[in-house]
Amino acid sequence: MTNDVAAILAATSSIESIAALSDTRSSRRQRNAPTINDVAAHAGVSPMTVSRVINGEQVVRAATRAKVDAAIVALNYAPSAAARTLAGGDETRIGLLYSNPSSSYLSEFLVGSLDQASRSSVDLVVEKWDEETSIASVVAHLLRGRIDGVILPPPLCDLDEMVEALDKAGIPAVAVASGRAPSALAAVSIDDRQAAYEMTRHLIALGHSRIGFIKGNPNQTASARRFEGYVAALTEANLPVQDELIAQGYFTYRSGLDAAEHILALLDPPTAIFASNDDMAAATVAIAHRSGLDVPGDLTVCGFDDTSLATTIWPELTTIRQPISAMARAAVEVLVRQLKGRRSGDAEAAEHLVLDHALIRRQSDAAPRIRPRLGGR
Amino acid sequence: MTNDVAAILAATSSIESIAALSDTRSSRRQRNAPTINDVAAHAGVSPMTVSRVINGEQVVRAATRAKVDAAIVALNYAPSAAARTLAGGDETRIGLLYSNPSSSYLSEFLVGSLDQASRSSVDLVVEKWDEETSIASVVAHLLRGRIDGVILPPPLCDLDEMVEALDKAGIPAVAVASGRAPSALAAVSIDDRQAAYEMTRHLIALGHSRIGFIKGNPNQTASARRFEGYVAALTEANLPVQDELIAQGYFTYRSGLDAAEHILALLDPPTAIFASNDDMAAATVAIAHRSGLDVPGDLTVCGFDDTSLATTIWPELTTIRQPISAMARAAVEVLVRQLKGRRSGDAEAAEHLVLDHALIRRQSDAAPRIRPRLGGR
DNA sequence: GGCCAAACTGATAGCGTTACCATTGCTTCG
DNA sequence: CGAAGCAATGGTAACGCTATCAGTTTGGCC
Repeated sequence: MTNDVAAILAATSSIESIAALSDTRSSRRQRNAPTINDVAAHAGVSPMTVSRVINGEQVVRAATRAKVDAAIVALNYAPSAAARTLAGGDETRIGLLYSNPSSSYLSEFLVGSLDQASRSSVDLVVEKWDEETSIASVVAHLLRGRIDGVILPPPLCDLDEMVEALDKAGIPAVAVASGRAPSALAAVSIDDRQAAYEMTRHLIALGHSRIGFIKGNPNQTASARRFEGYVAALTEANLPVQDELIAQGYFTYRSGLDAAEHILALLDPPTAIFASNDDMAAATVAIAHRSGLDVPGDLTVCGFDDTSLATTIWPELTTIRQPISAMARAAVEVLVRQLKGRRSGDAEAAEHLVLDHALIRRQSDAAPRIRPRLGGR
Repeated sequence: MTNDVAAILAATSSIESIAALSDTRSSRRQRNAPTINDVAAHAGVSPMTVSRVINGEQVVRAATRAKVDAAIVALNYAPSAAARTLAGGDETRIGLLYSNPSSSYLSEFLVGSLDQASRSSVDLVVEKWDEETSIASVVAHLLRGRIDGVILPPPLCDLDEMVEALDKAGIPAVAVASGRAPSALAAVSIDDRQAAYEMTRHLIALGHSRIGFIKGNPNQTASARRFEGYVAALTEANLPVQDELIAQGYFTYRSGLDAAEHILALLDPPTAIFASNDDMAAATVAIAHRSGLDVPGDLTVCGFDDTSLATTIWPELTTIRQPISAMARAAVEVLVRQLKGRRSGDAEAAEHLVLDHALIRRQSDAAPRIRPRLGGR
């Protein structure tokens, strides 16, 4: 009996008749995009086999696979994402909670995470958090939106209340580019301390001995790491860490303006200034120009992050490149992995990924013009 | 008979027993999030009624709605997006094709369109197009990805080959911020000509009569519209349009540097410069500072777009605000509307939305210091 | 009180896909 | 030479929701 049916199927497989018969389209069907059934009929196999081919399972015979592939091309078939997630049983939505980072950071981060999200076939919901909104209400909103986990780019990853609130609500999170010590929270970051150390060493190698530093916003833990790297390199080279050469900034251009003005007003100003991010480095360049100083002739200026601003201004900034897009991708992957593990019961320890940074030399650094190395104060 | 069943349901509605009975969870069910059936059982109504409540249909009696709402809250229920689109029958995916616009533009555009996409419950696929990729392959990729329509932010909206290729492939598109004349292509834009006209008038009203202009990249049609507005205001005020005061820029900071240098090197330089975008305006400010000119004391500088750069630099730029986020939202809406119309057979004319711009006064403009108005060359 | 329309609510049948077994046709081994 | 094993494929039943149409109330009116 079943045999007969199979025979009939086989006999009609190469003809269009089956497809014609199955054309009794339901009235519900609005777009008449081909379905997996259409492909199956066209290829003379079962829908299940088509599904296997689509998903790259290795059990399908090469000849069968070829038939199915041909049918897919012929019908211009593309699987329905909605049906897939529904049948697959694991509908995952992750949130991306941001709060006014620089727009260049955000756009690169968004592109990276969106891309990875579609690859991992999870929904990414992008949400902005304003200072005005209470943390509780944001968390409630996430819960209501069926969000399974969130990605926390800076500066939110350093906001303890947020991290705690999410933890309390049972929503797993991944901190991105946080400078805090590894904790229960999963994290993706670069080695800020090491990067700042390398940049400072680079400046020292260039011949600079009086190197100014503009600190980042203390509300981001990475700021402290960057400062540590600066101090470490100086100390290692037996150079003094001088308070007068260090100014507090807040990652904004404006704060960089003030900091740079302060440092350059010194009687014996430094020959190089290392700013904790590109915005403040750009501000330093602006102040230098206004003071009639040539960059890098009279003053070397270096930044951190390699945002688009670094290559927008002139001279282009020597800076530390953070792989923002890769970090975003990694954050999605880590979170998805964590959610999967959690669902299957085995709670692994939170992952801590550290990605590579790079020192990008452009036109804003040079050897100091005078006083090659005096060292003392 | 049916009556009895209804009675039984009513009797048990307030008890948990039904929920308990229905707890025979399928083995497939991985996450045990509540479903619409759980809510229905809890509220003592049919799933269909719950569906109606969720979708805000007005036919449900207030009392019933209240019961359902209570159940939703009690169970912390959230509908499954996948099931919804699958059952609803209209799975829509739209693409957002971008190609290196400024990052601040992109991030605002992304956030706006993502937000609207989730509101309209369509999938948004963000795709980057490099110069290296052939247009044909991008279109093929979109087709393969089951993309129903695309959004074209600048500068892609002005790339004729792209528009034609999409049209040939039958993929509807929406051009954003294009300056081209209304065509078959749907579009969302601002009135670039009018905005530039207003800014120029503003400068004239301030007392400026020699006003420089830095043109935008000719590959974007909006550039021409902005220049037209500048010319129109000048002409209207009986001021000459002087070629020496007009420089060609390409929307980049670098090109602005060259253009500004060129204009300010004039024997009789203008008292104000209107740049076609903020990047070039920022460059003009930088050149002015390097030349020892105070902005706005010695030179008024105005931009266009109101990107984050406008408020980053000092002095903050007087500029034209383009509602980027609103335009992105509108683009999604227009596209969705068009797709829906197309699906239901009635092809309406392509929509052309023109959103409002605004002149934002900040600190980079002032009345000219000397030669209040001489007019002549 | 009874009848009719209008307002509500429910039963049923999918939407397109995949998980889970059952089945088939072969090969291989005792 | 038949049983057992294996690889490839198919059947069936969900996944969670909504469209459609068929009830069932409800309220107004005579």
